[in-house]
Amino acid sequence: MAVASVEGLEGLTIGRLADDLGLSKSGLLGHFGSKQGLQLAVVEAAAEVFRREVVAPASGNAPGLPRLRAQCEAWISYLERAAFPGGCLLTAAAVEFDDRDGPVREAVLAQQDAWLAELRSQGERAARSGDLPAGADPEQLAFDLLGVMLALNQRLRLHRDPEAPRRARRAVDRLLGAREPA
Amino acid sequence: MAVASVEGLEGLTIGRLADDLGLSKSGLLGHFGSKQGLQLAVVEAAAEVFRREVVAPASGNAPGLPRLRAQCEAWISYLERAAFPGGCLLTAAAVEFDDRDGPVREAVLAQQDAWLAELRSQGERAARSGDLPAGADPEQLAFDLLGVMLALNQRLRLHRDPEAPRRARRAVDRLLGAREPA
DNA sequence: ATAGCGTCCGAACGATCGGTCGCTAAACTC
DNA sequence: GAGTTTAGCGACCGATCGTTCGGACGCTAT
Repeated sequence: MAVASVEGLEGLTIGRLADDLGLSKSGLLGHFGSKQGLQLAVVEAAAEVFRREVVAPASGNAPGLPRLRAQCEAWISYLERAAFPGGCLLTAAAVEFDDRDGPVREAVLAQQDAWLAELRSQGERAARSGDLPAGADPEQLAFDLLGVMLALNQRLRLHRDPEAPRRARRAVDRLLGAREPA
Repeated sequence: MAVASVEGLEGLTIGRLADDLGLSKSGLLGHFGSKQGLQLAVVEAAAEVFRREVVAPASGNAPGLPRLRAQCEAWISYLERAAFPGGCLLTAAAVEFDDRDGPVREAVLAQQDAWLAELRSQGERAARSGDLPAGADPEQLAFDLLGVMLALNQRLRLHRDPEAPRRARRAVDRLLGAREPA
């Protein structure tokens, strides 16, 4: 995951990875069968990390707006802390494979779809409870939140802008309604 | 540019490109010197396309909000029309090189910075004219607009969601203030 | 006529790519 | 304790990687 987050899933090489692990190429390939098998395993492992770092920590909050808010904060924090040396692996993989067919693309897409569906679901719940600004559309909300996180990721990784998390939090607050004053 | 937009700047290979062009590898390398030279040329050419397709068409509008609105519409349309078979090359390159040092990263970064500065500048002008919703921060606005376009790009390329442009336009309208009723 | 330049070629370089093969040695099963 | 599975090894495969080299061709300017 560390190598793939920097070099990309295609730049992750059997020979290099085997060296890093102190294995022979054939020894490494014994575990994954092929490069594609390795890529799929990496995507699955990265999704597991995402669930552990973002989904799980927020799952303690009440469904609807509170959980949605916690999920966004965990998401921002996850990007800010940079779980992998090259930033969010799934984001990079999504861009790298978005034009290529095959199981890797499917896997990345499935992960993204599941997460966006979860956001939408919490949004719907919040809307039904009247916790969202009037006229809020959960599907649009998921789109907007995705944009915030992609912008945050780019400003962090490419621009190395330390202000980015603040901007992301502001954007989320605007989308979900300003935080209640403490 | 076509190959690089799908396979990435690293996946763009001397041998393959030479074949596509009906050239020998050495004949091709004569023009660019090295693979890095080729990558830089591709980034520069993609930036030129972006200026022609997005910056130029909007430059006829009055500075401030009208031009900003036109720039956003041109941006959305550019992503929607998919100038390259693999979507926006600069977006892909930004993710691919965001963790790598070197001239290619610098070139991509410079292009992004210039464009975001232009957005911020038009935003400032619009704010001074009072054309923006109260309390609007041009820097924040540039961040938010970047997010909208990155989300649009991802929903188009990865999810292949035909609704994405509509969502992007809605998001832009919200950020810039709803369009005046016709 | 000549010199120079830009374009392109084929051949070759060492390195690395993903992947296969047959083997060994340890671990587990019955 | 025999048999089977598992993990890993080294050697090797054809293909491709980026790059270098010497040279050929056509054009232009001197």
